[in-house]
Amino acid sequence: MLDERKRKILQAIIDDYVSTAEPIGSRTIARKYDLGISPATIRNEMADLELLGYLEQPHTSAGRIPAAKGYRFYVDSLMSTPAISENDVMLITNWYQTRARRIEEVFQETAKIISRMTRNVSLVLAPQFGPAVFKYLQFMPLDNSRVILAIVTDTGYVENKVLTIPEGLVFDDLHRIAERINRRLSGQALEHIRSSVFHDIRQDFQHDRAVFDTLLEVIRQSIAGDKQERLYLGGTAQLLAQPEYRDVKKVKDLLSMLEEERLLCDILHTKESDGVVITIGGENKYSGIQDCSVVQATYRIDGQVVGTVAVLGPTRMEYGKITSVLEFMHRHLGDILNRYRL
Amino acid sequence: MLDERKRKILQAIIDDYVSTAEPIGSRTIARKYDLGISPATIRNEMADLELLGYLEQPHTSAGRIPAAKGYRFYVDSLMSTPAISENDVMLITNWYQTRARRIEEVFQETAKIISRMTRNVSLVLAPQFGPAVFKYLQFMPLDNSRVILAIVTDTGYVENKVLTIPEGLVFDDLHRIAERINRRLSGQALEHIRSSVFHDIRQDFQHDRAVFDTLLEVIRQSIAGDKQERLYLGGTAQLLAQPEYRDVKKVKDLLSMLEEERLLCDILHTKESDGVVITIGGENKYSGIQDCSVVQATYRIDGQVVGTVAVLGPTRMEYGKITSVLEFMHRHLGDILNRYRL
DNA sequence: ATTAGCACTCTACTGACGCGAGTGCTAACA
DNA sequence: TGTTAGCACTCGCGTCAGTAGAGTGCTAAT
Repeated sequence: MLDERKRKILQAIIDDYVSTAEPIGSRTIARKYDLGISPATIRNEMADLELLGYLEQPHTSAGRIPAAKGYRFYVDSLMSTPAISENDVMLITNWYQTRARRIEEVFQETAKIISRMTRNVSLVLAPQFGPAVFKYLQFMPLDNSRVILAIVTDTGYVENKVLTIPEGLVFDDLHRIAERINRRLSGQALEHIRSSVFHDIRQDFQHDRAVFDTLLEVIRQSIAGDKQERLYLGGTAQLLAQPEYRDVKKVKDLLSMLEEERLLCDILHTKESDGVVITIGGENKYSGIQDCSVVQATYRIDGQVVGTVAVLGPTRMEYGKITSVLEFMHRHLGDILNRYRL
Repeated sequence: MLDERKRKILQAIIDDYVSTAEPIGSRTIARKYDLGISPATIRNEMADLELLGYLEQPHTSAGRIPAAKGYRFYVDSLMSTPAISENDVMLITNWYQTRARRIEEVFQETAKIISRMTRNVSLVLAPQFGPAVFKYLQFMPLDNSRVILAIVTDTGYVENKVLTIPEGLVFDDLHRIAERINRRLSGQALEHIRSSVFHDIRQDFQHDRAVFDTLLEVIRQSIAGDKQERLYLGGTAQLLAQPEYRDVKKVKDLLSMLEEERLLCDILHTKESDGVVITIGGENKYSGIQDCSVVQATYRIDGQVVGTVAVLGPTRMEYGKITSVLEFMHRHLGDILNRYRL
């Protein structure tokens, strides 16, 4: 464990480096931070800290910068995460009110807000409807040849699709078919509706097999479609402001990665837990972001964990501030979403 | 008007510059392109072309690069736009089939495909439902306290929202209310449904005013929401591969702009026309993209123009290829979307 | 244990220099 | 008169050496 003085020095280095992105030397610390010790002493301590793995040196005659282990210690033991200010809360509330009308806009706006407040790329994983329960499907007339198929789950989510009425059937036939399917499937969890169930029902449809099969395909697709959650990205341009991305190649690599929705979802999923989780540099499993850190938190609707909010950026980031912001979102996003009646 | 030889030289310069991004000199042209004239002659011609504004010189001892006027002449008179190859069509069809399940995914995939084929940023403006006609609204039961309100238009688009059943009403009451509203509004164009109409209907609801007002607000929002079209972006990372964006500051500016959905919509809207439209460099009104070109085309569903596909990139772009791709999308995107039954 | 002093190291910046690519001009040529 | 060869000139770019500055580690004094 580090003694008080080493902690103070480490904290000073990290705080300074986070804001300036420059390696920091003993003299600077002595000058800026009033620790009551001379640069020489600080040098000795810094040498120790480097030996212990908390700091590293870009080259011999440069100052020190925090190593991954240093950041880790910082977030675990040194960092303070004050709740965000009244003022910020007001701002946020205001943004939501003026910008977000539809549910997707709430997610999009959330991503924007987070990226704006943290000056980093933000990721918002919108609810996946995995645990949803099938309630019923219903046909709604559209015109002579077409109907709308709506699938309703207990969460109030409606998937809809326009279908052409098959040859030889009228609207009422579809209505009856729907009733039969509903009787069988109502109350089933979407994820449990599998081929076997369909197979059973299919027996009931000696004639109209073709219709049934079309329907079935649509339903299956709808279910599959819902499971695939949506990812909202915010503030990719913020990346460019960071000095670690002065090199265009790095930017390109990261940006390409950010376009891989699947991958990002995976990354966020591997670390689900209740509070704010911070993954620093090499702690990330995916090699493309080993010089990045991820701060993430889940949020709930009605007690159910439904999604994740996260911030992605270089390891040099304001962990305290970011944690505060995500802590807030973790607590309130559910309520905000509820107001939009998901 | 330019004589044959000048045209050939201009074409050679543009073709070469587009692929190499390097200023091109007289020697190189003489070597690479078999025009049967010596570098000295080419030099003279190039000097003329520069005087006429078709070319410019980054500095005295560099080769020439095309000026905006040069590109303009190129796209108007020199460029060939062969239809895209059988092979590409196959690839595209395949991509759609494997990747796109829901309608939004079709747009997203379209953006990706365009950016992949053109190696530039793509923009896809999804249908706005301005000209849609209100068909009916319908309540669907969800649980004891909540219902789903679905609003159906003649295009088969369904907007849905979960509502809490107001105190003192039961599902059947809502049903009756819906019927009354439908009788009045059915067949009206969404954009014509204005406060005045609502006002009329409101007379019918001596009691239940509160319910009616809530409903009304939801409907109004739904209508407003639909009008605001969605923009899909593809291949922002492609930008970074272009040598003109070797400078991070430029990337940042452009990327920030790409996050302004509104702005992009406006830019695309100002140049709507039936075929492929090309806007080069300074021809763009918005100052942020004056060193960029935009190639855009509208697409139709059932003969109605419903959206725009576009490519945005540095003025140095493969206008021919890009035009071919957008020409294809302009023709077929409507059909593809139709297959998904929008 | 702390600190002042000092030699040492390494980077970033600067200016000089030469190379190469390309031009414009002139004069010769068909 | 249009085309071409030759040539002097210009300019950007990469290389190289030299310098300034920041920071370190070590040693000796406090």
